[in-house]
Amino acid sequence: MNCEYQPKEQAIYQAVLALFEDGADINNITVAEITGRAGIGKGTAYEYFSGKEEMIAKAFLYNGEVFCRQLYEGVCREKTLADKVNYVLLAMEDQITKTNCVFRLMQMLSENSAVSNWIHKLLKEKRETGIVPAEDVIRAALTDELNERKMPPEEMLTYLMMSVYSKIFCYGMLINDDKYRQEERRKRVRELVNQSICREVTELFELS
Amino acid sequence: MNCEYQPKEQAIYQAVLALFEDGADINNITVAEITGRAGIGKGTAYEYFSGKEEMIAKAFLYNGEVFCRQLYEGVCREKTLADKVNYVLLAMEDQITKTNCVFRLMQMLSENSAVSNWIHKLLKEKRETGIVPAEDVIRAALTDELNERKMPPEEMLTYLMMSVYSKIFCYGMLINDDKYRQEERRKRVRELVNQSICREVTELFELS
Amino acid sequence: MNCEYQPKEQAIYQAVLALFEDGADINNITVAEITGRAGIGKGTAYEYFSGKEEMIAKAFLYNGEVFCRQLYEGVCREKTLADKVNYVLLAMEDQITKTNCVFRLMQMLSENSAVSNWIHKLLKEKRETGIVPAEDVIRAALTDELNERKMPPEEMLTYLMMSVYSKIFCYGMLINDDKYRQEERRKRVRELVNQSICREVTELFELS
Amino acid sequence: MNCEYQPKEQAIYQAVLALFEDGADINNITVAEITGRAGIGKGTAYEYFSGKEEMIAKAFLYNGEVFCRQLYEGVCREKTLADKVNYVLLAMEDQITKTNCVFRLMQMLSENSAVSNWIHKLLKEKRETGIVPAEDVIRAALTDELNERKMPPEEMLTYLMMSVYSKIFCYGMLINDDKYRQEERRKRVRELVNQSICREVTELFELS
DNA sequence: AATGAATGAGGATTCATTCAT
DNA sequence: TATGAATGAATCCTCATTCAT
Repeated sequence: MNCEYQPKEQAIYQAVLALFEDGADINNITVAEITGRAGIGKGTAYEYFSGKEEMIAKAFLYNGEVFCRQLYEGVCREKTLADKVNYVLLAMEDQITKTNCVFRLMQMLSENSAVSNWIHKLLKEKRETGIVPAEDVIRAALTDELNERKMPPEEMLTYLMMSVYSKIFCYGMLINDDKYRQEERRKRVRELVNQSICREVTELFELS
Repeated sequence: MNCEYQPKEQAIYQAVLALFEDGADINNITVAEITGRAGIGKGTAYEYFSGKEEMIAKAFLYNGEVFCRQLYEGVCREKTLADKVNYVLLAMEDQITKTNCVFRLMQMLSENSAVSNWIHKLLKEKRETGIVPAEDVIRAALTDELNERKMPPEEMLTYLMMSVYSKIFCYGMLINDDKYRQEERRKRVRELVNQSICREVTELFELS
Repeated sequence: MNCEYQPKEQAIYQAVLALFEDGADINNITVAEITGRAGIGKGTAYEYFSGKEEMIAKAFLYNGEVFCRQLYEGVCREKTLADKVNYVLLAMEDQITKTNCVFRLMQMLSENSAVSNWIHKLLKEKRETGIVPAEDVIRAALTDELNERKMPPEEMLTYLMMSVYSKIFCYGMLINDDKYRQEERRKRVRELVNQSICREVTELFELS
Repeated sequence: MNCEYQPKEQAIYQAVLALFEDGADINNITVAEITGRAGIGKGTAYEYFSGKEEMIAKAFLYNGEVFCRQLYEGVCREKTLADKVNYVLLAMEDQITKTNCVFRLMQMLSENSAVSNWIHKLLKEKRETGIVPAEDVIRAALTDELNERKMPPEEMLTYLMMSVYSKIFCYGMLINDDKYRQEERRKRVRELVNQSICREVTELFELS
């Protein structure tokens, strides 16, 4: 599923992500910075990518994939919905406080830049290939509910996903807020968000 | 509160926003495009702003202010919490389908670019001056609840705001989805989001 | 007819031609060299031209026009066909020993490069505007013959022009040959070429 | 005289010529294109040539040699001067309409580029080795005249060659002209050029 | 001998900013 | 005050050449 990344390709990804983590502005990263950080020649990058935008887009998607795979495994390991959600929230917290790349990727989905055009294009291709990690995670989180087969109508599911996504997003914003720097408060919020998500999910499936 | 915008200054704002509405990538807008659209000379822009970043940042904040004032007035006009929330959601929908500028502004708050640095700097200044339009709207929406004076703890209020914000944000994303192009479906979702917000608000204030 | 060249535009033309005269390889001239020689900023060149190729193409066409105008005036001044032809040959000799730009322009007409594409495009435009300096010269040289109205068929005229052109071209190549460095020999060849051209012309018009 | 071309070396030559025939701009051909077309590795080319320029220069000289040998044989086969000249013109026509390489080679002789420097260098070497194919052809065409031993002065011969060359060149330009696309007209011009050349040759030798 | 991955020098082009008018 | 011509720093990308395999 993953080992098909060539070394230099992966070096580029890691360089882009490292630069981002160091606070670089994605829209002003230079190819020289990327290749310098990756420890390869500038020309080499162009053996693997058609341009700077592709490098950045793929780097963030790469990160997204790795993250989703981690989430997927974690979610599968946990038993209850609450534990699954908790695992996701904790992983998100980790991501956000450390790199924030996933957050930025989600943001780019609604931007209109060369990089985000690449992201959309690549996602479309992936979707056609059948690989959609983010949705896999959600499906894995809802196995129990989905197995009972009282399926709610499709647009309700879309709404649910958006809603859950927004709660996680909200959680992400909160832990970025100064008021929630302490683990104590974070925990309380995490529980609130968790309950809120679980309730929404169960209600939806009970109703239908 | 507002009329202190000079004509050329405002022309710049409108030009930036118009370019954005036309699908321009904010990070690649050029000063030439802005001033050309504003119908003024390139040098003139530098009489009012210290650089491109400031123009863009202020343009989006200007738009945010105008939008918030509109929201504020609408929210004050409505009677019940549900109607107030509904007004906000409808205004958001309008914004998003037409210009999306407010959405982009919110995004920029969590970016790390020259423009967003300006935004943070300007917001900080405004906060110090005591003008925080977005919070005014929320306060106006919650007049009844807040008047009852059973104030919940401060970090809960932060949580509430984030939660409400994320729901509105979620609603914004949803109506960008093709599946929700029809007014019929939109209405259903709007009601769902509305209920969800109202319930969260009332619960919080009842509990406390 | 001519004064419509802007100063910086003309500076570029002269810089390109000067570089060529200094022995630069047209296909490897850099924009930095051109603008450096022209004494203007690199960016300024792009205010007047869309790219390097356009600069070079227009520079050579500019030179061609200036040269043709000179030829035209000289040819009009002279009385007999032989004197007219002699004037052209002397002017060519001057051009070739000094700058060789006209020669290079003719060569580029049968190349297939970005510059020559520009030249063809520009020539086509000029032809549509009715300005064809080179043909004006030939027409001026043949006034007497053409006035007698015993017009030969059109493709014969084309042939004549090509033939005359090739003789002049041939003369141009000859005087590039070391053997013809001395004015003595040059004169002899010039007379030969002149006779050859005059004979061809008169024969064609007598025959028809 | 010739069979000493190694397979890979010849593959390079043919690749360069093929690219040129396909309309490539010689000054922008890349080594990758050449070796790709030749079906060999990029590094391999550098086992046989010191650089790109040498590849191109030698490719065109190779083509020139092949063409001259063909001309030489044809000219030797024909009996009269007119037939010899006609053979040359027909061969030229073939070359020009098909590949135009010979034309380009002649052009490069008066250019000032890295490739043409190589050509000059190589031609000088060949001349020292005594191999001058183009002049062999002319000598073969003029066997009868030269045998009569009424040799004109040397610079007259130079002039004659240039003149003949210019006529052939003129013919080449003509058949590139749209007006001369039809074989009918081409034939007429070919005859004209042929007569013109023969007359010039015989006159020169008679005079002397 | 043959290869092609890796390189980085080099060059075209863009565009924010200045400043003389 | 308003301008926009002029600038050149900054950056992407290409491609000839090398060299380890």
